[in-house]
Amino acid sequence: MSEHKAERIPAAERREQILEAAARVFGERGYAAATTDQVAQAAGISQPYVVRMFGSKEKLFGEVVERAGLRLQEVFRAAIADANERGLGIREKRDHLGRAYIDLVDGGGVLLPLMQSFLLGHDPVLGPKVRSVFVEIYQGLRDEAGLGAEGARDFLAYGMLINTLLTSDLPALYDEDPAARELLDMACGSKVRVVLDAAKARA
Amino acid sequence: MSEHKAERIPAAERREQILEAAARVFGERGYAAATTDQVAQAAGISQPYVVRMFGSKEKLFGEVVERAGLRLQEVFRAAIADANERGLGIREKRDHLGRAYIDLVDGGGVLLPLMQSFLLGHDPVLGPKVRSVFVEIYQGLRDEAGLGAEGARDFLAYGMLINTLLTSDLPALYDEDPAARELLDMACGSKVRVVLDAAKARA
DNA sequence: GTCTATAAGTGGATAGAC
DNA sequence: GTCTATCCACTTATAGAC
Repeated sequence: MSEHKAERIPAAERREQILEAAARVFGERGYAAATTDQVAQAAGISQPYVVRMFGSKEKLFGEVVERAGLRLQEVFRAAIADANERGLGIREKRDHLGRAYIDLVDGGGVLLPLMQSFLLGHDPVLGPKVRSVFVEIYQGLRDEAGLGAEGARDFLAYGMLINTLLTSDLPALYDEDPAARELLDMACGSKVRVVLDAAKARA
Repeated sequence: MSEHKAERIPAAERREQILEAAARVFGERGYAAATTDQVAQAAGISQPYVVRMFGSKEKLFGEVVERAGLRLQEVFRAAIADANERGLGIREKRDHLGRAYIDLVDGGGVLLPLMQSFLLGHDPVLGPKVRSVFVEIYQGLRDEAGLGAEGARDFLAYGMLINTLLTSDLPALYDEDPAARELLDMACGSKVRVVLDAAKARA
């Protein structure tokens, strides 16, 4: 299974690979259930190397969350700029942001680890970071995106619904359960395909 | 710390105590991070007894989720009946359901374990149960509550937002962070107090 | 009905070689 | 820069006494 003797590459580059692998593994299994060995295998290196590179599993997850938060903001900013260029109204802009959001399910490296992190409020170390990321996202939507307080809240609500549909793997029922299909169709709009494909890719 | 020699009570009653303790422990730490020993201590008995009573940690969690799903439906039905008696319109009925929903944070035995379960879609054993509970809740809102497909979707979205606010423990920032406060106020409406008190009780 | 003792397994982290 | 070997703590589950 495991590839012995991974090729020798710069630490910075290896770091990126591990972060990417970790984002997927943590996103799928959650912080507690994921093991550093699963991350290592996904990255094609040994378990101790993962720990050595980041100091601890906890620190690795912290970085994953940090990155995911930044990436999300980045994508939002790009979508906002695009919407502004096209002179979209507030309504269209919001939908535009929504589609950009759903596109992020692809790869599973942003939305899923973020959602997993939102369940760690109780953690003494990760909790504070999680809350700060959450609040920053809210402020970004409210101020930078110009959705306003209620608009940001609404956007967040639909985002959380989508996240939950993903983490419960409801797409697995799409073909068998009409209610699941209906809910997915309504929650994802024209982007259902993206979600279904992402789920299929993971399975 | 641990109370040795718990008093001898009927199995059925003990079962309830364990389920209640488990709902809180699982709700706070999540399935993977929670230990059967933490459940045992919360219930005031020994760890092996917890396992013996339910066969395994996995089965215990399954029952917790099952119960939480049923309890939620029960509360919805009561709220629907009440709304119908009072002849409330669709808008008011939905808000009435929303308030009944938030009241469930009290005790932490329903919303939190349910939310935690929604992150386990990937689990081969618990995943299917989680999806079935999710879909049943959706159908209950759509048909029994009469919210219709889109109404149920919207209700679910705000529910998931509230769940996420709770699991990330955003209430901890209520007094220090204006943005967190604003978001909580908007998401919970007149029921913020309930949420803040529940968070304080847990801490 | 409930406990103590403990087996068996898992996983994060450290040491040190190459 | 990366691995192998390994330690140690923790956790679930079982056995059997009371």
